[in-house]
Amino acid sequence: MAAKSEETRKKILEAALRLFRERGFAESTMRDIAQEAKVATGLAYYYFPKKEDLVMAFYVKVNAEMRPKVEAALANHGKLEQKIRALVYVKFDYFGPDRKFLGALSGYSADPGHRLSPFSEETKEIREEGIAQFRTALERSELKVPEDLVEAMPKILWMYQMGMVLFWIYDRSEGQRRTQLLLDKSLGIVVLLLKASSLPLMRPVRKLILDLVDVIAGEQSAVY
Amino acid sequence: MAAKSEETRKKILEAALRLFRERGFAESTMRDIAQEAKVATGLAYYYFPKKEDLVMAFYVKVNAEMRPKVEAALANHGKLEQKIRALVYVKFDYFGPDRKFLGALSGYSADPGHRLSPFSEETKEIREEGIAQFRTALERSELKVPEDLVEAMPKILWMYQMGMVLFWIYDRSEGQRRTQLLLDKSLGIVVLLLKASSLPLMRPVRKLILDLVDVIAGEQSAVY
DNA sequence: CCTTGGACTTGAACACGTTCAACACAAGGA
DNA sequence: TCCTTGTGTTGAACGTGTTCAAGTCCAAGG
Repeated sequence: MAAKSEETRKKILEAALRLFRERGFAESTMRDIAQEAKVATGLAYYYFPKKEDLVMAFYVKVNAEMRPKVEAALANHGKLEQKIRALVYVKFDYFGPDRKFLGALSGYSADPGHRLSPFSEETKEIREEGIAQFRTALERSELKVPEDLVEAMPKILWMYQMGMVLFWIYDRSEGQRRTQLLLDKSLGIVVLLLKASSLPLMRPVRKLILDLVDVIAGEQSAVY
Repeated sequence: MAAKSEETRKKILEAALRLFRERGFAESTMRDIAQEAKVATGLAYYYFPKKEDLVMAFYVKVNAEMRPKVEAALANHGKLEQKIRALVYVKFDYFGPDRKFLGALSGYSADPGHRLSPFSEETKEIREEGIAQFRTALERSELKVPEDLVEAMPKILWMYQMGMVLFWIYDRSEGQRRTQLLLDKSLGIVVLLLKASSLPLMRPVRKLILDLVDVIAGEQSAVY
């Protein structure tokens, strides 16, 4: 019966996350994890072919658990700035207990070829969902987004969020006060820039930025 | 005699770089490296306590070898834009043959806690040298840098360079054409922004940016 | 010439991610 | 009831980074 199998999988994942939190990623052996879950080492590999897959499962799990709070954040009646801030805070809240162990992983973050990278193929679904959150935030905001930016702007905001999260992960200041500071100082500018971008005068600038985004995103854009 | 020891060290490092280039970093075993250098495995560890240390040695080596070309780039009589471009090209030229194997490493690049990260304590010396290159470029340029930006601006340019290099490492387009494109499109803007920044009107903006740089750099700045 | 101390060198051993051949077991068909 | 099939499960074994106890070598002092 499939239920039994699901049970086992869950048992292993939970054991893994428990150990990751307690000791960190590198410090938790697959043997430890299997033992903690009271199964043989090989079984852990049956369900999670790579140690990394446990992390992927963690991403997916947290992403799902976050969803209601994200909804709430988007229902926020404040201005765009409020919504963005709320979105970022949801991430901080949910990743909070795991900040330390995330730090151990985030080496991968820059490498789009690595499965665990937020830019990888494997994390695409989660990434798209994250981008969609900002699309919604924009739609529900007072901001009138110019046609040519409709697609790029959510991506840009998502990148901004990733930057904040990355900074937060490495922020060793007490209570991550420095991240607070950075968010406070930067968010205003970001929103200001977004607003300014819709001025007719900014059209050439927009074009330029879109070109850059295209090149970076790697799609075969018009520039080719 | 110290010379003999130096000889051995060099032999091992060269074997390592040879294999790294041929097969990649992960694919080159410490045992392979030792064998290629015709020494025992343990000896490789005597000179390079971690496999990563071989990479550090590579950084240092290339950095030293690049120095004359950097001088030449800075002697360039063109405008600031030319100098910056020349500096970036020196890096591309020297890292060119190793682009692939650098890709295998650059997972570490985002993690300032990792020794191989360009932001780590261990790479500080190389980093400072890199920043100094841009300081010189600015000094020798037509640009009049406002007093309050004198310190930050070279850092900002260095970051820009790191961004380009990172992009280049992952750029799978033929001949890294996309990096070309990105450089062409972005460099103009960067220089334009630098110039604009010295307008008196920009003072508040400068203050803001400097605050941000401070927070990011993590020095206990006035904002605390 | 012998001894000694320290730099240099060796290869076996260890831990950990990962693989795999073998076994257990439940469910369905004969 | 026994066999078959496929999903679960086991633990030993392999490769790789790394450590380490045990040498080897050589220059300097006796």
